[in-house]
Order: sequence, then C-alpha cells, then structure tokens
Amino acid sequence: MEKLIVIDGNSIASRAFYALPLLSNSAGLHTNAVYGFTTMLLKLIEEEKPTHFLVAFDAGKVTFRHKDYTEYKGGRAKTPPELSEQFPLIKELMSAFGIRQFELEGYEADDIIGTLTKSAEQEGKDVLVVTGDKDMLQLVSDRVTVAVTRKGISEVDRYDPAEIQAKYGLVPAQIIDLKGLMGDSSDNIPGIPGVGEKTALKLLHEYGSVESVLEHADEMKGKMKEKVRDHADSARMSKEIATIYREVPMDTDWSGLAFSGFETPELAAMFRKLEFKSLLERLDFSGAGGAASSEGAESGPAEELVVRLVDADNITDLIGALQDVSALHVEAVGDNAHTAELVGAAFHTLEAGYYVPAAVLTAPGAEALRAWLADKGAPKSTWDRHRAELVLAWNGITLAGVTFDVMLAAYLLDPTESSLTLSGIADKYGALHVAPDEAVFGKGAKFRLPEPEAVAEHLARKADRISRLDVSLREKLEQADMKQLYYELELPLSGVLADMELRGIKVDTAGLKQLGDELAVQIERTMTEIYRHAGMEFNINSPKQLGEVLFEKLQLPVQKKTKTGYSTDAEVLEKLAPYHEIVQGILHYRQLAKLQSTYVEGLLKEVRKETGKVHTYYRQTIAATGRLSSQYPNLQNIPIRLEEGRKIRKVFVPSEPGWSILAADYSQIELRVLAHISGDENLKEAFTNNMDIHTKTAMDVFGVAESEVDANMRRSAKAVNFGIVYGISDYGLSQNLAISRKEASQFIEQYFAVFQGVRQYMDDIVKLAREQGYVTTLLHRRRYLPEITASNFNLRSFAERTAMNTPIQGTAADIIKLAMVQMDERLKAEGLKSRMLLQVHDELIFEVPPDELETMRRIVPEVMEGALALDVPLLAEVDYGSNWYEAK
DNA sequence: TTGCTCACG
DNA sequence: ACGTACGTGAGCAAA
Repeated sequence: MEKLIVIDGNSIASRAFYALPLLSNSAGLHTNAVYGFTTMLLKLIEEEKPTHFLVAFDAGKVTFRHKDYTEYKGGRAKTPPELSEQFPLIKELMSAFGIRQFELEGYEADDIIGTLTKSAEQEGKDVLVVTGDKDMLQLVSDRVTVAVTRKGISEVDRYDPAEIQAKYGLVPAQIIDLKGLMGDSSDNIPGIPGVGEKTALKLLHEYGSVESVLEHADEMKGKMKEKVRDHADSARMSKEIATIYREVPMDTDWSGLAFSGFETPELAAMFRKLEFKSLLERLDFSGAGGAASSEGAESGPAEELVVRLVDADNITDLIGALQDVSALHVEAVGDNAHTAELVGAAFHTLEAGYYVPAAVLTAPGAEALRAWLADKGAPKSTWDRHRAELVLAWNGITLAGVTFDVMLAAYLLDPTESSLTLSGIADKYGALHVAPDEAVFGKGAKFRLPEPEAVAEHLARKADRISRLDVSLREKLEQADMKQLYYELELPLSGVLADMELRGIKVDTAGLKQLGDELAVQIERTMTEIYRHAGMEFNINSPKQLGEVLFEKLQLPVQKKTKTGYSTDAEVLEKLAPYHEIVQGILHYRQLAKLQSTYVEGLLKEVRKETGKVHTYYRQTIAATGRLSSQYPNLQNIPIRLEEGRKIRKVFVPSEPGWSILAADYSQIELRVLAHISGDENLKEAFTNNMDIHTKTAMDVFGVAESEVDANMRRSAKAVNFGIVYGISDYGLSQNLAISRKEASQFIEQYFAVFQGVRQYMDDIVKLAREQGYVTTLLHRRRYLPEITASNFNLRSFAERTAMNTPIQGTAADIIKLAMVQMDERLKAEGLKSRMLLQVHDELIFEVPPDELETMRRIVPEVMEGALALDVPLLAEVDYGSNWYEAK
C-alpha cells in the first residue's frame, strides 16, 4: 500500500524551534529546530512507514496572497535569525534522509500541499499531511489525513473527516468559513471582529457558510446583526485568504517522491556535524540502509571485514602476521581495570582481524604473541592503553610499544566529550560506525557475553576503527598544536600511571580496623544522644527524616531548601547550632559516619587480601581541566583538614620494613601559574621574593604594613585569592566569607586595583574565549566553552568563570604531570629503588628506602621545581615519615 | 538512577 | 534582575 507523507516544512520547523530550548553544537551552530524536525521525521518513519515522502517549504517574500491583501501575515513577528539560519541545515538534512523537498517562488507550502493532495485524491492514494497549522484541516478527506502538532512537536492530533465532525460539527470544506468568520490573528486575517470560535461555529451550524451567514444577516439580532453587516467584506476576503490554492503549476507525479532507507553515511555525517550523539547511537549506520536495528549488534550487509577466531591450533597464523598488526583492542568486563575480567584481545591487520579469547591469550602456545605485546620495538595503537596495560598485567602479560592511543587523543581534542567511547569517537570523527558496547554486551542486569563469534566480530571491528582513527586523530592533534602535549606528556604519563597503580600502596589493615572500632563506639554514643534530644529514633543518614525531626518536630527555623525538601547540610546545621543541642550532635555524627563508611569500611573493601595493598585507578580522561581523577578507592580525598580524619593517613605505610613515606607538594602552584600567565608584576614580585602570598595580598588589599596584618585580614585575603583562581564573583566571595555582597565587591575592587595585571588577564581571557570558542593551558591543552556566548545569564557566567579558571588549574595539572614523567625517568636513570605511589593534584607521594632518603629529599623538589620554567620560581616542600600522616 | 552530603586539591 | 565560587569520587537514601 502506497502512502505519502507531506510535511509543512516552515510550520514544523518553527514549532520545533519554539518548543525546544536553543541548543547549539560546539561550533556555535543553533540546532534546536533541526533536532526537533529530525525526531519528528524519525517518529513518522517508524510509525507510519511511508513509501513516499515530501517536505514543502514557503518560497519568496511575496506570495500571491499579498497582492490581494497587503496586510497578510503583517502582524507576525519577524523570523528570528536563530531560526532562519537553521533552514539551510534542515534542507541539507532532508537530502541526507533521501527525502525530496519542494518550494516554488510565490507560493506557500500550504498551496503546494493542497495541490499535491488534490491530485493524490484523484488517483485514490493515501496522504498524511503534517503541520502545525489548523488551517490545513480544510484539506482533510477520506484519502487525506492531517496531523497537527499539539503542544511542542512530539504529540500530534490526527484529523480525518469524522474527527472534524466530532470536534467542530463541520465538514472539512467549512474550515475556511470558520476562518472567514473568526479570522486568525497570527496571520493577520481579520474575520469579523468580536466573533471568536464559539460564535463562528454557532453561525456555521445554523447557516453553513460565510455567504449564507451574510445573506441571513437580517434575521440576526442587535449587535450581531450590526457586526455581520458592517464586516461582510472583511469576512468574504478572510475566507478567500484562508482558502488554500490547489492549482499550483507543478509536477504532481509521485514517482519522484519514493522513500526507501535513510540510514546512509550522508545522514551519519550530518548527525555528526550537528552533534546529535543520541541519534547516532540510536540508529544503525553500519549497514547500507535497512531499518533502525534494535539489536544494535552489527547486522545487515556491513563493510568487508575478515574475522579470524584464534585458537590453539591456528595461532601460528596470527603469530606469522604480527609484523602487520597496527592496532589492537583489549576487552575486559568491569569498571575497575585492576579487577576487570579479561575477555580477549583483537588484532587488526589490513588483511584480517584476529580475535584471541582470554583463555588462548594466557595459555601455553601464545608465548610469541605475548612477547610481541611486550616488545617495545613493536609499534601498536590502542583504545585506552592505560586500562589495557593494567588488565593484561593482572593476567601476567606485559604491554609495551604503544605509540598511539586513540582515547587519549580524543580526550585532548575535547576533554569535555560526553561519550568518550570508541563508538562515539568513531562517529564523531567520521570513521565507520561501530556498535556501542552496550548494544553487543547489554548493560546492568542484562549484561551477557554473546557467543565467541559475535565477540570476535565486534572486537575485530573495534580494532579496525582504532587503526582508522589513529590516522585522522594524529593529524587533528597536530592541527591543534598538541603534538608535544600528547607524545611527550600524556602518552608517556599513561605508562607511568599504570606502573604506580600496579605497585599500589600498603595499608595497615589492623590499624584501620582498630580505628573503625573506636569510631563505632563514638558513633553509638553520639546516636544515643541525638535520639535523646529528638525524643525518638530515626535514620540520621536520611536527609528527609532528619529534616522532619529538625524542622517539624523540633520547629527549628528553616534556613534553606533543596528541590526535594529541607536542606540539612553543614552550613545550615552551623546556623542552627545555637537553637538546639541536637545540632552539634548531628554535625559530630556526620563527621564520624563519613569516616567510618567511606574511609574505614570503604577502604577496607578495596584492600587486596593477598598483598594488603590498595591499587587506585587513576583516570586520565575524565577531568575537563586536565587533572587526574582517582577511583577504587579514591586516594585523592583522604581526610587532612580535621585531626580526627587526618588520622586515617596513619594507615598508609611503606610496603617494606624500614622504608619511609615521602611527600612533596607544590606551594601555591595555582597562584604562581596565575602570576606567570597574567604577567602581573606585583604578583610576580611577591613570589620572586618568596613572600607569604596571603599576607602579601592582605597588605595590598587593606593597605597596611606586614606587622599590621591580623589573622582575620589574612583569612579574608586567602579567600580572595581562592576566588581569583576560581573566576571571582562578589556573590561567591560574600558566601565564603559570610559578608555582604557589597563588602565582597569592595574587596575584589581593591584586589584588582593593586593586581592590575590579573584584572587584565581576566578580561582578556574571557574575550579570547568568546572569540575562539576555547581556552588553553601553557602546554596547549584545550577546553571548549560553547556557552560563553549563551544569552542565558547563568550559563554564560559559568562559562566565563571556567574561562578564567581552566588555564590556571589546567596549567598546574600540566606541570605536575610533567614532573611525574620526569620523576619516573630520573628514578630509572639513577637506578633508585624508591617508588612513586600517588599524585594528589599538587603533591606526589613516594616510598623510599632508608639509604635513599637524603637523595630523594634533594631530587624530588628539584624535579618538581624544574618541571617547567615560569617567570616565577616554583616551590616544592618535602617531608617524610613512617606513614603518610607523618609525612606532613 | 538521582539527589544530597561531604571528603580532597 | 538574573543566582555561583573551580575541579573531582563515594556512600547513603529513596525512588
């Protein structure tokens, strides 16, 4: 059965535009109307399964209607540029979908549609018209259904003759009479003033048409009679204008409108350009056409891909081809690379993809393959080399010789990439599609490894994509001037990290358990006290229950609300402390409970029974600024600020008796970086003279001598310095210091008066971000800030603060990463047994044998301070002890 | 899963 | 006038 869908292009585009927030891609192109249009198309294709398709657009500024009625559409607001710039995209999109579009100078889309539906009717074919305009209901017939968008674009009301009868009591042809009487303010059609839908319908039910209503004007009473008589011409003209012209001189032959598959490479490319990531994931672009695949796995006629499943008998084939392997992919199940279960590895050559299951990879017979993996001189590309190295290492296999890692490259090219998956990156950079892992393996409870052939196919395809992306991303890194950052910093660092993590850090589990026991006693005591004050028992961990106790039962004054109820965070509780004794108990309980659950119980769960060590997993591709992050366990947030928590550090001990823990941290690295990149003379001078920066700031901001700076002034100055680094706002500073906004604003003004270079930097960097769309660090690390041009104040302000902060935080990250790579080289070069264990953003932790202590106390600060030459000196302070707590 | 809270730099 | 400090991860409660 043939079925034609005709879309009123202008109408649907503007509906979509106003229904969706003003989305834009990273290039700043607005895409909301395009996106809405696309989702509507996909829905129509799926639900209606049309055999033919057409989108009609208005063309030209003057249509024949204007000749008769110059005011036509006069009241309509001008199309906003954010919408008109999307029309070319929509038209491009239609081509990519393989959908014909049509427009004709001097005619509106309505008329084209009217003409087409008329001919379809005559030929006895079915048409569905999709529009946002109810005027089109006049086209409805037994053959023609009109779908009108309702509230946004996702929902439509479908009208056939019966529906129009039910809703209006009219036949479709009477819709124009309805318009003639009631008019349409959006098109500036007057109708009869004072006649709305209700009156118009009443009149039509009685008289049937505009003409008949006018003829019978004399039968009417009072006001109505007057109105109809006075505006008879207006009504006649309005009806005429509302009537869709169905005789447009055009080809009404359907055969050119045939619609078949749409999942073409062109459409995939279009989606990538528009950054419609979810749609790229949802649709199956791997085959040449066909319907959207719900299976997700590769299906249909895919590209040529020879896949060989390797077993003990044929492994020599792969071994013989190893010199041709350019890329490999190691697959493992589990988020934590240290515990993930190895599935297998795929090896890509131009001739074939080889898949080696874990059992074969680790068994006797694969020695030559493992030797190749460990061969530094055998170059290979990977996706997430860091993870692969860890997974293989835990399976007794060494990985070396990785010369390019696609994931790391994709991260540098856009560190805020929301789907840093091979599938997502392949789509983004125009490599052939590969199904997302969830589509092959399922996720959550539905996770299941399919049969080996399917795994082989998927992993071989991944290895293929890695080798393709290798080529294109190398070039992109060069274009972005990030070659050095990549090859000399990030790529070597990934190996350094893997080494650190594999070594792990020893935990004194007995000491930790004892700490837990002591906490348990205190927690019990504190709970009892809280229940006594509350007069009831409840779950203190539940913000909901706690809120009810504090603000309903005890009637304490509500300070702040969250979107789900009362806020009970520490800031609120501090304010409530004077009102009721229970509050202090709750604060204490929170502190103890955090230590117990996160740092005692949580840490104990991560300790390996066999070695008594924890092996954190540093993530190199998470933070937008270039920092590392740490998981399983997170060793970058071990307590230090409060003494009770700081004791946790006592359980981190050297792995060998007699050794020490040595810690070195950069002093004020971010403010030193700021001094360098802003070039502020005053700030540079402060660091060159190695002054206490907060005291110096206090002296300048408050205009006092060093001897006059009291603790409070220094505290304020410190907060101002933090604020500067974060991208200052008076509100933020006022919150932090609990002062008025006005006072905060004065502080900031004073600061900028004496650090004028800093003010200049802040102004310049925001301007630069607006101009080029991104900011960079000293080592050319990049972060895009598309929202810097947003009209929404919040979004824009956030982007502006980020523009100020990212070069500072990011450059500090660059520097310590450099220090890590250099430190690793230095330890090897000097043949030291000392080991680098941890990085905590501005500090490095080592374990050191006694005979190397003096050397390390000298070398570590030397390397850290010399990692990168700035206009101000870098300073690293070092200390050591028998555990992390003592190394302060 | 999402939201809240809190640990760190 | 708008409502926020920048960057992370983990545990718990409540859907």
